[in-house]
Amino acid sequence: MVGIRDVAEAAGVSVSTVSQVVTGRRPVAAATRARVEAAITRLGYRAHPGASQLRGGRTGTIALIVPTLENPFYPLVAVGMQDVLVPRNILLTVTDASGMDRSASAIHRLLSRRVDAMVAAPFGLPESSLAELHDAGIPFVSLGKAPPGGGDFVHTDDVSGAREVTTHLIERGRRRIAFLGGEESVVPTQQRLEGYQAALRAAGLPVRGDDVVFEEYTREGGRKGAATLLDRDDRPDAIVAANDLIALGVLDATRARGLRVPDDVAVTGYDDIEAASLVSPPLTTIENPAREIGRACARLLLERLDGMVTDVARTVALSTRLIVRDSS
Amino acid sequence: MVGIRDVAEAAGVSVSTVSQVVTGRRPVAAATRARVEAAITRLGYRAHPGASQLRGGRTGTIALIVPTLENPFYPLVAVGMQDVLVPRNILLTVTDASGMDRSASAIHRLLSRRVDAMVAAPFGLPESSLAELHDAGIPFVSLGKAPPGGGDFVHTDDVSGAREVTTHLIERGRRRIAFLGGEESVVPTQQRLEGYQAALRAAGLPVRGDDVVFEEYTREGGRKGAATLLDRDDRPDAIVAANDLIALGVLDATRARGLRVPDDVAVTGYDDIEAASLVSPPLTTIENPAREIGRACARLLLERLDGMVTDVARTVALSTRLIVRDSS
DNA sequence: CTGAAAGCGCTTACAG
DNA sequence: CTGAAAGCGCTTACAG
Repeated sequence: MVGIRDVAEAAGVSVSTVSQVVTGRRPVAAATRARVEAAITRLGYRAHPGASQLRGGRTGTIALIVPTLENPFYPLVAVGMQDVLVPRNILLTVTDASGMDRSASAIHRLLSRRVDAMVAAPFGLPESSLAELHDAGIPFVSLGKAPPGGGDFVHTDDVSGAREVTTHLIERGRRRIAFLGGEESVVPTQQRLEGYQAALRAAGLPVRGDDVVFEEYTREGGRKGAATLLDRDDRPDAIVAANDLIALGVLDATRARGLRVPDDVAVTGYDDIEAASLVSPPLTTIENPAREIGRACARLLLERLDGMVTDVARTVALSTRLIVRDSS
Repeated sequence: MVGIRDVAEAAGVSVSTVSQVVTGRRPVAAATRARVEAAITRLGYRAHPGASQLRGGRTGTIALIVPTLENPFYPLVAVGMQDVLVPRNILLTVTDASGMDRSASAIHRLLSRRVDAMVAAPFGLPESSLAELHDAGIPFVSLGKAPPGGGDFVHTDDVSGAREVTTHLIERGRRRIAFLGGEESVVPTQQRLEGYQAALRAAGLPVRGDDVVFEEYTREGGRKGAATLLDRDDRPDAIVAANDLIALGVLDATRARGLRVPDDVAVTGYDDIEAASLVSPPLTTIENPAREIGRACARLLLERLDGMVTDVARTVALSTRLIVRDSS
């Protein structure tokens, strides 16, 4: 293993000087720098991250915690973060919290590893984890939900997205529009519900409690919720699903019942995952810019790490886009 | 920041003893251990990973490099690795190599970070990177392709999978079966091609060079390849696509030409990504156990890190499964 | 612009 | 079974 001392010797300078060249934290004469750099290349020197960390403080690692990697939305968030982090030579570690007993333990684990900053979708996180996160004092960006104690926060405007897709259904002549959400406790669900209701009200349509059903954010949840909505005497003529996976489940249910989409019932999704355009009929949905979301998260974090921002909590709201396909 | 010294003081022991309790590398009297553990809990002590690393050697981080995270196969590999690594408190860092100029730089970057071990799909990797990897002397598992210099290797039996799906088409009465691959240079392509040819030969069918086309492993690649195959006078009555994304592109092409699937042409995929069951008609394909693959990779790595295995290169071949749907 | 020296928080021989 | 001390490979005041 070649260390900083070997480089210093080879270049005929002190270890301090080598360190300055490597970190760039102090000006070094051009000639000296050149000699040091030559030695580094020749010897194949790489700084030992543990040692730098011990003195310098940072690990150069940022963590992302997602509810699941099986929803293709989240890998894309990771890709967006990498877009920003790789040029800065910061490592990204992604944790699928569903694999852990709960994401609380993921946070604890990551904090023990001294990650420099963290992004997490804090759905269902216990207070104690949020507190632990806060005590750690590292930059944190919340994904999709305003952090309880305040703090940086990236989301898409779910209210407006859901309003847009619901309004689209109204314009197409639908009058009895149901809402099929994922977990009710989760903020995006609440916001999408709010947008849906706002659109109904704006059109002078009644907002009926029994037209709103909550299940899980999965295809199976969509099947179950659709069963509730479709097996009634007065079934709705449209279903606004709170994400694409749910909408896919709704399509399964319509197929099983011999209902035609959109003739008998229109169906819309949310996110625009790849499957949305593949299913039959292709799904009308709201594009949720996952990769952009990832980029925004990483940028917020870096600005804090660089000390360019302090105190003020910032919110980045990314806009969505209605994508009309054949299901509506 | 509470350090090992604070714990030692609080428990009335030496720092060595605290270290032994934390690492478990030396027996400690039960009573002493209890006092130390109490102090650790009370003070909220966490070992500093940089310091441990500096002395102990390992970073507790394992890297996975994938060609892309947009193919849902790869996030699942990551999830499988986490299944094994999380209980061992090892961090996984996932790199999407498409975001980097090339995966060569990803390897260099990760090696500089002193990851303990690495998994990579070495498609298109330059010799120099493989050499760098070898020089680093860390455990390495190759994904889907035998590493040129020999070494651990996890894959599914692509030859047998492709033979199985091709045989299935023959049994359904197809006689003129084309193969549409991704990049020709890549080993899975070659193996799937081999399986396809073996099935034809076994059935006494001719193996025709012009029935084999190579494009990219994307939906767009499938569209282009299908155009080549379908716009001929004597078009095939079935297309074996080398992965599901390609098959989805083939379906696009059939739709654009008004061809019925499977009546006019049967189409099969490979991998069984979620979209395969969603597209219309649902795709006959070969299930590729991504999560199991991830688990196998992590296990191989851990066995090396634990020193349970030395020298011998090991190969794990996971079996595939034919899934018959409506496209064939 | 550069160097000598202290020290970051641990682990690990070494000694008892 | 436990402790005192050296040292891992860096960075950073401090001094010149």
